[in-house]
Amino acid sequence: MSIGNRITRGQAEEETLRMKGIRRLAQHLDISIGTVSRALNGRPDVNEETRRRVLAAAKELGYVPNQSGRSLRQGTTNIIGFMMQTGTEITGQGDTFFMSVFDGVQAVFARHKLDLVALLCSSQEDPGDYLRRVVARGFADGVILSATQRHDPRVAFLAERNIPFVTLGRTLTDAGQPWLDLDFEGMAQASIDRLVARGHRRIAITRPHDDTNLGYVFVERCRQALASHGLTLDDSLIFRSTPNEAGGYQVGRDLLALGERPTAIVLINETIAIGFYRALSEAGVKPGRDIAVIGRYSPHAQFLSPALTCFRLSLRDLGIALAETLLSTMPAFSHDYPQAAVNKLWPMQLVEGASDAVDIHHS
Amino acid sequence: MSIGNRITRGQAEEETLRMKGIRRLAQHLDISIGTVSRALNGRPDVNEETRRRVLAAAKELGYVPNQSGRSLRQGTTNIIGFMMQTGTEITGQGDTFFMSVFDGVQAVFARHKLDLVALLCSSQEDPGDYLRRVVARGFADGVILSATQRHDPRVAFLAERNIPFVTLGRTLTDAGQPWLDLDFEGMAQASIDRLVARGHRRIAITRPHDDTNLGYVFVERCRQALASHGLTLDDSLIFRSTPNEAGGYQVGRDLLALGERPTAIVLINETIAIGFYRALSEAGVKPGRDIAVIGRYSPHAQFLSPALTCFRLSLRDLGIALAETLLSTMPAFSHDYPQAAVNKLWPMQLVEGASDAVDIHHS
DNA sequence: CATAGTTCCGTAAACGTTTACGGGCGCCAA
DNA sequence: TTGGCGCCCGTAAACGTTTACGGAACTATG
Repeated sequence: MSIGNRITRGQAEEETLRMKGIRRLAQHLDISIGTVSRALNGRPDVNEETRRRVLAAAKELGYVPNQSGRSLRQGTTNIIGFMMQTGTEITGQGDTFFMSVFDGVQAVFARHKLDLVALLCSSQEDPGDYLRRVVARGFADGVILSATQRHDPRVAFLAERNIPFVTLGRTLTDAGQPWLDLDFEGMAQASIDRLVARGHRRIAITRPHDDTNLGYVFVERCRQALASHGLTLDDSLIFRSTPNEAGGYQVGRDLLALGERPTAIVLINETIAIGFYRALSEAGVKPGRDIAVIGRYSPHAQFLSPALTCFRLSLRDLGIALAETLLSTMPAFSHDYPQAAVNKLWPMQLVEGASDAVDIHHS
Repeated sequence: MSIGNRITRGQAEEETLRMKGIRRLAQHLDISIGTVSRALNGRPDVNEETRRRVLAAAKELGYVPNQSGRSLRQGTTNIIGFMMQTGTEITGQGDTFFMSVFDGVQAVFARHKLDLVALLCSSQEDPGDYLRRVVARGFADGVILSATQRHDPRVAFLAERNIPFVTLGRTLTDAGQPWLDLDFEGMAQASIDRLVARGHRRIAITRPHDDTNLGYVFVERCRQALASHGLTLDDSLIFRSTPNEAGGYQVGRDLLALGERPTAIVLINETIAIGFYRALSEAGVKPGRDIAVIGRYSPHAQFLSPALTCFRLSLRDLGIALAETLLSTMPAFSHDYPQAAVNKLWPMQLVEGASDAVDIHHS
């Protein structure tokens, strides 16, 4: 309200139109930009009446603070990136997988006024270049890395630059960062135990076509589990599969072409069951009757015929855990998540279908 | 190289460590920050030898320009947002859908050094709030809006603020922005023509459960197409369906419960076929024999039994077109895309399966 | 009345870039 | 020599915020 700040009414109004951003607002209200900023940011040292006026004017003029200015000053963007790769050959994971995870992540971030964006790195492009371009420039305050590979240079990249991050999936190149991972060990063990208990002795498994760590983990644990039952894993019964319908179809064809067929199979990828079913069906082979099939849950698992026996997990809860884990490593938020798990194998629950009903004992 | 700029070697080195960003680089090279900036940005008015040294030092010191500083100065972020909503109830579409579109969008943006991020708005949240928080703050230079609703406040929001954007899907509230849309009219017409030609007279269709425009368009065109053959669309044969497997299953159940069953159905959503098939299968009704089914392509369409006759489109090309359309409205890029289509119905191609093989004439 | 404390606000300096402007220097022609 | 021109480079002012600092006005206390 200082007189010195005021010009004539007409001049002030005209001047107001020239200005942008917080200055415009300040000019309009005839107070300083410092006060405007404090009012908007909820600082205590501002008169409540003033704050009310500022908020009203902000709404009236449609003012929103400029993100660049704010980040530049604060050194913080309030944005968290969830990095994933585009190109269908990679994300056959299927539909709703990431959407559901996002939902959980977002629920947590919203509480802290953080915004989530998905960073889309083309499969054509070097992820290192991408990270350098986008993340290293201070674009995001933290990163969630999905679809990690066994040898994943992104981990070292982020670790070197002290950018807070968490990975969904362990790697061989872990740099002490927190990670969560689906419990494929548990799935392997439970699947093998279940099938062996039903009399199966010749069991096939699938693994991803690429270098994802889960493939190694899964195969190895299956091997161990079989060994604990006095069985060995026949290498010819390990099928590599792209994570999509076509991959599953190919697995089915390859399996049928074997001289001595397995009596059971465990499918590691989500979306391959439908292609696998199709290959069997063309040959008149029926899951649950002629061969036992165990897979991973996806929204259509229960709509297959017969319904797929599969391992399911709460993707939304996984997203929540990812978010909390990341925040627990960020100084500004860590006090809210003192006990967040730093490393955790995410359990999956068996959903009984009819696809593994075949019982060798009675046949 | 000015002497005035140089301190002693020891002091300079020590000082260098205190600085950050471009100043650090300049100090290290003993040149001014202006020259460093020019060298990095490929300006012509810098000695080639100097540029070489700068680039080498930048790599050596791992310098990357700060995005906030740059955006603040330039008023540009080099980021384009693709807005979508999370929550599985919305995106039954699946992310293979969006992934493929992203791939195309990205291919175009990469040529212009633009980065694409997916803006994820929770279905819990008001999209207007979200846009205000993220986009209006100058976060992105442009926006692609997906999954538009019939009444979509986001359109007006972006239009008012003069933020360049393009929508995937028309709305009733279009503000003159460019849009692309799948040609559901064409699909409706072709489907009805095809089915009628095969003798079907009682044809069911599905529509989305929500307010998406395509539902209205599709239903209306189906009605017209039927009328042109002297048939009427029975309202009891219009099924609302959520865009997921469960929705398709429900449609199947509802259809089977009808007194007088239709002899054909056209499914508008991608993912509902599998649930629909399941419902029929449980009742011993077989697509392609007992009822003709036409749907939308999705990666598993050909792996259903029988393979789904469906309408397919190139999602990657759609992404490319979206990107080019958006860029054509942005002054900085428009000269590269003078002839990009501003409004376009994106055609779909029929993929023949066996699911609509039933021919009423012969039965 | 003097002093101390509280409440609120204005001032100005950052944050890390880009870029308009001007100037030093070397070269060439008149 | 003088002037003009071209090549490089340094200087400094922006861009829109936030926030440390200090001070004015007021209240309470002695």
